[in-house]
Amino acid sequence: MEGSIVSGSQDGQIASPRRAPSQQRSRERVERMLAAASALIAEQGSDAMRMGEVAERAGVSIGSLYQFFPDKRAIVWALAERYTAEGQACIAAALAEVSDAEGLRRAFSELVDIYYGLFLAEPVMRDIWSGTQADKALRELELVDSRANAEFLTAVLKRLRPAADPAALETTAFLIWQMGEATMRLAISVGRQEGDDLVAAYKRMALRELVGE
Amino acid sequence: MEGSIVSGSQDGQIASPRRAPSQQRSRERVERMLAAASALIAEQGSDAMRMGEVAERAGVSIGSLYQFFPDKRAIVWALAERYTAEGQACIAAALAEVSDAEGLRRAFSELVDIYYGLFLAEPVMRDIWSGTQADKALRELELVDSRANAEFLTAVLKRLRPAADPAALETTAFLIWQMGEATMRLAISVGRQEGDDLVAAYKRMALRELVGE
DNA sequence: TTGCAAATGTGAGGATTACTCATGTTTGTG
DNA sequence: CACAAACATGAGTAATCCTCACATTTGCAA
Repeated sequence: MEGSIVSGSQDGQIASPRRAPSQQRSRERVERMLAAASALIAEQGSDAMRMGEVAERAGVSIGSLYQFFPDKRAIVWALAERYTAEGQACIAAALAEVSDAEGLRRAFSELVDIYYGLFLAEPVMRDIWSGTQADKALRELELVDSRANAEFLTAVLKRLRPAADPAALETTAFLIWQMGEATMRLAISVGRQEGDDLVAAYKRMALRELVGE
Repeated sequence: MEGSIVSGSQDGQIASPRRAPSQQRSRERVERMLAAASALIAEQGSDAMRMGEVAERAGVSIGSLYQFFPDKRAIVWALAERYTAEGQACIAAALAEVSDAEGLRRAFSELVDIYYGLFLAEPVMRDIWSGTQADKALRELELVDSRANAEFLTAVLKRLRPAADPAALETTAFLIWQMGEATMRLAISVGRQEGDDLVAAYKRMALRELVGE
C-alpha cells in the first residue's frame, strides 16, 4: 500500500518514478508532507496549494518533497487514494450481506447518506473529487474506484435477479454509481436545501431502478 | 452578446474587465483569436493551450490577446458560451411543442442522441465540458446552462402532469439533465461500446422517470 | 482637411511557481 | 568502522501567464 502512494506513475503521461520511503524517519516525513498538503487543501483548495508551502508546513525542504512525490498531482493522488480505499471497505461491508430487496433499499439509502455527509463535512474530499475531471490520473482513479464499487452493487443485483442479463446489470450498477457521484458533486455546489432535494431525488430514482417500483 | 464574451468577470474571483471590441478590425481579430484557440484546444486540449501560441496562430501580439480577454480562462469561457447558446436554441426547439408522453419520449431520445453525437464529434466541446469541474467560472456557466435547459424539460412535465408538485418536477428535470451531462462525460471516457451502452441505459432510466413505465 | 481623443496594437520583461540537481548528511550493514 | 545506499537540502532553471509603457490607427468634430 505504501508503494502505491509513491508510484505516482498513474497514467502514462507524466511523472517519473520516485523513491519509496524505506526508513522510519522518511516514512514519518512523508506522513507530515501528506498532512501538510491535506491541511492546505482544506484551507485553500488543491489548485491554490503551493509546493513550497507544503514543504514549509511539513518542516522539510522542497527537495525532500520531490524525493517521494514525482509532481504536485501525485500528492493529491496519494490523498485521493486513501479516501477511495477507505470508501471501498465501507461499501463492501454495507453491501456484502444484502440478500433481499428490502435489505438493498436500506443499505443503499444509508450509503448515499453517508457519502453525502462525507462530501459535506470533508473539505479535502470535496475538493479532490470536485476537481476530478480536470486531472487525468484522478479521473482514472475515480473510474477504477467506481468500477470496484459498482462491482459490489452488481453482485447484489445478480443475487436478487438471477434471471437478468448480467452485462445489463453491470451497466446499470456502474451508471447508478457514477450518477451518485455526479449528484454529490452537484449537490455540494448548490445551496444546502436544493442539494438535499437532489440527493433525495437521486435516491428515489436509483432505488426505483435497483429494486423496482 | 459580444459583451458577454469579453466581460470575463464570470465569478468574482479573478479577471479584470477588458475592453469590448468596437471597431470592425478588432472584431475580426477577436474572431481570429477564438478560432486559433479553438484549433489549439482541438489539437492538444485547453490545458496545454499556450497563450503565446494562440496569439501567434491568430497573427496578433500577446498584448492584443489580453486587450480583449482578461485571462486564459476567459477564452475558453467565451468558446463554451457559444456552445451553450447554440445548444439551448436546439433544445428549446425540440421540446417546445411536446404535448404528450409519446412526443416527450421521442424528443428526449433524439436530444440525447444529438448530444452524444456532438460529444463524440467535437473535440473542443468535449475538452471544455470534460474540464468543467476544474474551473469555477465554467462550472457556473454549465450550471446556469443546465438550469435553463432543465427549464424547458420542466415546462413539458408540467404540461403532462399538471397535478404533480411543481417543485418536485423542477428537481427531477434538473437532476435528469445533470445526469445526462455526467453520462456523456463518462461515456466518452470509456470505450465506444461501453459508452453506447451507458448512454442507452441512461436514456431508459431517464425516460422511465419522465414518462413512466 | 485636419487635429485629436479614444481605441487598438506591440513585445520585452516582471512575477510566479513547478521542478532539478549538485552536494552534503544520515542510516543500516558487512 | 567503513561504505554504499538512502535521505536531505535549497539555490537555480525553465516555463508560462500576464503587465505596461509606448507606438499606431480609427472615427469624428471643427
